[in-house]
Amino acid sequence: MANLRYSKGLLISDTYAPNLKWNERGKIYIGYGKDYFDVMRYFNDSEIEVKDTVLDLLPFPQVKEIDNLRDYQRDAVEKWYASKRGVVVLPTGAGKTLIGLKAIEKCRVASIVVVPTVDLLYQWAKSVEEKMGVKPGIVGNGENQVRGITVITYDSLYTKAEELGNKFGLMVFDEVHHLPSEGYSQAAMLFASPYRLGLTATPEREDGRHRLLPSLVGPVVFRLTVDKLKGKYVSDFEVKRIYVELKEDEEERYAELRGKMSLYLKRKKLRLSSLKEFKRLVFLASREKEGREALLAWQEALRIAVNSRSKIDKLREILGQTEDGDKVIVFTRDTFMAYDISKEFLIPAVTYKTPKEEREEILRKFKDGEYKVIVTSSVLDEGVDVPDANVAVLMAGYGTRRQFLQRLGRVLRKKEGKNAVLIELVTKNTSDHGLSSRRRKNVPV
DNA sequence: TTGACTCAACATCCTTTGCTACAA
DNA sequence: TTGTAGGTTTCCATGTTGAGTCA
Repeated sequence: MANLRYSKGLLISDTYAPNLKWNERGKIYIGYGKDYFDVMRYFNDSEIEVKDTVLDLLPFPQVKEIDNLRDYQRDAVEKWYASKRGVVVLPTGAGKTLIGLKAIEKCRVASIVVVPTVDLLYQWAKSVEEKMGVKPGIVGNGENQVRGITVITYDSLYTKAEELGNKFGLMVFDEVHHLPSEGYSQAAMLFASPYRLGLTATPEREDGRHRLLPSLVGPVVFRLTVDKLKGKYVSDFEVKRIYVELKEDEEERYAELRGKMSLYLKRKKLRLSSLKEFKRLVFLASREKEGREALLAWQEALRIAVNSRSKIDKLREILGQTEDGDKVIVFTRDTFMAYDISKEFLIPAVTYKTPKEEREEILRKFKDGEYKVIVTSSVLDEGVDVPDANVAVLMAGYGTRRQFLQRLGRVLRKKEGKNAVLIELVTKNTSDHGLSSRRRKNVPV
């Protein structure tokens, strides 16, 4: 007979199982909470009788049944339910929340929903209340009520892991691509919850840590791309790319800065052919003056490329051609550009510096149609409830697929009559071109 | 309760077209 | 001649957020 128990994020066993390590001092086997599922499966498969006191679940409340799922949502839930572990990948606006709620309802076990922002904390809480008819617990943003269904932020998950780690049978990770980062993944490892569901539009990460997802949550069990939903469930859309050229003075400065950087790289025999080599440059920048200057030159050159004044001219043209009823969101890469555009065109800007109340007011007026155009840096990319728009103008951005798809998602909510359009402005013969092709790589649009 | 502030954590950061020494 | 490896780190800057602290 094996004895398996839980203490402060760890599994403790007197009998061997894979994933558990022998601890000489305590004369016991120890593992992470997350391995509970595999350890139990091993004991069951090996027909080892086990006294299991790991989970101490909170009672699950009486909930309303969730119906009105779209066919692909039902399909996603079924695929996940077969193993009760795994990641569902769906584009922004395709209704991931409903899939999470349906999973909770089907499992009928105490559940914890993990979200990256306070905005999402309350959005989820509202959905649970409306669709399931129960008030969920909320942990985060200064609140701390734990219930049979609880919504929590990733940051609070970390501090509460030892206390709550064996209270929930199911964990739902919203925007699960955040989970593999160093701190958050530690928190997830301390939880013993055997059932796990991850929701995201883009699981892949620039740092490659998405490789941890199968062990933290499970494999991708369902994936649907935007083009499959186009027209029926999300707006019909088109992506336009408009190329511009640097102004003469910008071109001169750009060449000067790139030259300065190249010279240094040549001297150091660096080629910047990979992220690793780029990190090497960052390292050198912390050690020697020339390195720092080279990196600063690279940064300034990039800023010139992505923020060329030609793009402002083009934006003027685009805004001049919009029709009645169009709603436009202009996306930039940095706050300078957002504020420059705001001043130039007299349109409201939303950045991380915008106070919460002011941000809410701008978004409300945009929703009501009082504002037709707003400009934003990257605050509205994720985790914020942004009113629908039908035109997105990408002045500049990162070279990541994720940001591109998130921004596209901002114009995809189905609206009658209006087709959506995403216009990307790209500066020719500069690193902006490279960023643009990188972010569109493997994007089915 | 709120507001202002600080701090820590997370994310991005690259693609060339070009080197150079050495082993097979 | 042709092909391939070559040296490998806690962080230049900026953007963004949640939590904690203190008045």
